[in-house]
Amino acid sequence: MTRPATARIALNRPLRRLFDYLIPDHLELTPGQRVEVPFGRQTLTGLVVETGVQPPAGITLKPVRNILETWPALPEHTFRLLTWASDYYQHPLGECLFTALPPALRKGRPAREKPDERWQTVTAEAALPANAHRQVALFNTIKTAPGITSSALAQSGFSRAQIRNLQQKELITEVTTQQTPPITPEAELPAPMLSEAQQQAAADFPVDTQSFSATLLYGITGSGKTELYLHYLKTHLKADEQALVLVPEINLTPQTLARFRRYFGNRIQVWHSALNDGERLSTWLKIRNGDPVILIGTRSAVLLPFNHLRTIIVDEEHDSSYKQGEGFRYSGRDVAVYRAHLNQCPVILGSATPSLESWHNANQGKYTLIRLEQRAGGATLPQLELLDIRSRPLEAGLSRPALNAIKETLAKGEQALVFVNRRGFAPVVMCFDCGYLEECPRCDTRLTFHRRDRAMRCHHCDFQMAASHTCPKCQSENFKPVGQGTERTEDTLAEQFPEVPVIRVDRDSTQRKGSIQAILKKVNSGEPCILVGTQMLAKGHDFPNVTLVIAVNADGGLFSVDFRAPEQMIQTLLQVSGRAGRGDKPGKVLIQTCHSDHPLLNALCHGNYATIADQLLAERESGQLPPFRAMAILRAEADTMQNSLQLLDTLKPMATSPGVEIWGPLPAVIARKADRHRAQLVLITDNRKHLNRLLTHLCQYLDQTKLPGSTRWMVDVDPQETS
DNA sequence: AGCACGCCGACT
DNA sequence: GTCGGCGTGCTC
Repeated sequence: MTRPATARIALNRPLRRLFDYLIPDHLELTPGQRVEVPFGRQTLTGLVVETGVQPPAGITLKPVRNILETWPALPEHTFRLLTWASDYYQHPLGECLFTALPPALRKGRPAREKPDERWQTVTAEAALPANAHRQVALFNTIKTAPGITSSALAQSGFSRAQIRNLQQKELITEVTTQQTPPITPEAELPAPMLSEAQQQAAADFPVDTQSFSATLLYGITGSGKTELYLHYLKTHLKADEQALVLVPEINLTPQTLARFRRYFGNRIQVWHSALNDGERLSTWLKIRNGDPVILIGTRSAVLLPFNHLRTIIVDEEHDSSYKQGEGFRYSGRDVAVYRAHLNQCPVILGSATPSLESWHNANQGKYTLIRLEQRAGGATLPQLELLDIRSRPLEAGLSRPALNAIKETLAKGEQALVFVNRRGFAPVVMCFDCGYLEECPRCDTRLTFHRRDRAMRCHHCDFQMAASHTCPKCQSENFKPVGQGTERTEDTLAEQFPEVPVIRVDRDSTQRKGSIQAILKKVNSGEPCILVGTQMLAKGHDFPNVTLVIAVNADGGLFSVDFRAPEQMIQTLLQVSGRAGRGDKPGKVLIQTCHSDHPLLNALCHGNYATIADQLLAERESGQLPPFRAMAILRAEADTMQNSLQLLDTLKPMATSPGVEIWGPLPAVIARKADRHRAQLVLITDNRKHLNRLLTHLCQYLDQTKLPGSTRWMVDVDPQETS
């Protein structure tokens, strides 16, 4: 057999095509391997897709410049996974493949860790100028911790220049011995003790880690799902095997991590957005190398090049952050299931409020359902009550009974949590004389008033401006904020309850690194306090002394145009309710609403999630909506709405085919965002294969069509946001 | 996505 | 006369 002379290469560019190159005699190429190729006038990192291809006629091929490794950066399984995802989500293969590489390797840097220098002092005392405070501090730090790494020093606020300086003065030298400690399969703790209910659940988990199985763990809030994960990994994962635990970004807290580390020591590695390039490369290499890592990571961790992956766990599987909202719009949860299938290993999806997709799969028998409907440690589920606020006087959105309940809770020395679905002070500012509403100049949205810095902000683009005291249109001073935001609720509560701290938790108050940790620490001290916050508070935190939860306004999801809104509303309300009564004290949840007779809210108070999920699924079925049929959205945006609609209008006849229902084209609910006019075409069908072929065809057409000006289009398969 | 080429406006 | 604005087209 002759060696292949050509190779098809994927590049990290938004191009739905691959490029062919000649393979020089001295190089050997294999799929998944990193190479350097000439591309126009530049040199790019590429990934080999195939060798021995027949190049298109009439093109003179350039030779591959070099190989970056002899081994494939993406092993076969990972490569196949990404190829599948590229096709399924209709995203260019090159960009999909490159998301599985750490930034350093995308840029063509060597797949080697830059060794972290370790330092020690040479002399006992340093003769440094009296004013060189930082240098003296650095010297003393190294002296007390010989072998400390440059990155550790950088974290303590010392610069590279300062280290270099001491080295040049020959006061410190590099330690040449030992590298980073190797991963040892030794664990600190044996499998955790389980309650009787947990033991029963554990008994139903898949025993065979060498074949595919999908399990949905429906475990109510506080039932101890994490313990079950730990127990499962402890009893089933072998010392040389890899596992992946996917979590929503917000759940990857030092507490969670510490808990896993107690059981698995340094087998635990993390993967999330806050890692720097060096940390990413280091973890990536361990995984690629087949080290027996248990990786706790967010969405993109599911794409990493595992070699011995034997278990995947997706915690809070209903969480919408698993779906990437831009670019390569994959669902981390769904890719995880496919990966388990490819890999022939178990996948466990866990949630107190499973997605209707997973619930449906369980009903269909595709997933094994495990129910865990008892709280751990004898805690009981909180009692939910609707509080009709029609024609009740409100103080910043809070009714008298709600305020009384807070008062009682604080009097008992316990904590209250107030859930407001909007950050900022007030969602709109309105003139009570002429009716003028302050709007974003670049979006079809209202500006939100942030009182802290007296700023008007758009929550859909980066626009902000100074707030005005008077109406810009009629100069009236009757220009006032309307509605509830976290800031306003915080202010009102601080006035009403001056004796306890009021702690606000939202994107604005947690921007600073570590601030959420400080907040959690304060709350976990157990002192009476009031927590005010958005969705952020609903996710996975354990507040043992919170016994009262108030949802300021539950009605947002009841009458939305988005068919997923009721599901999301119920999930959020249940998740936030779950924060109450986690310790030995029972919890209570008050849900303020203007629709106390609404069947969904009543089901929420009187039933459990399982019955609500069944009801919601019945509605989806009668509407023939996902998960009963597959959905994809073609979105267009342009500098005019006409251009957007026109593009979709030309696509509609091409998409029209038997068994495909089409909605639109219609302007998006927020038709203009950052001065771009957006519209969409929704495709729904019960034939996923057909839909996929249709989309491939449409993308192909769009690719070779010249569009006016700045018109852009994108495809969203299994969209999460449909309005 | 880059990057170059190209054709029109305000500067030394 | 030239620097530079960003529209358009191409990359094996």
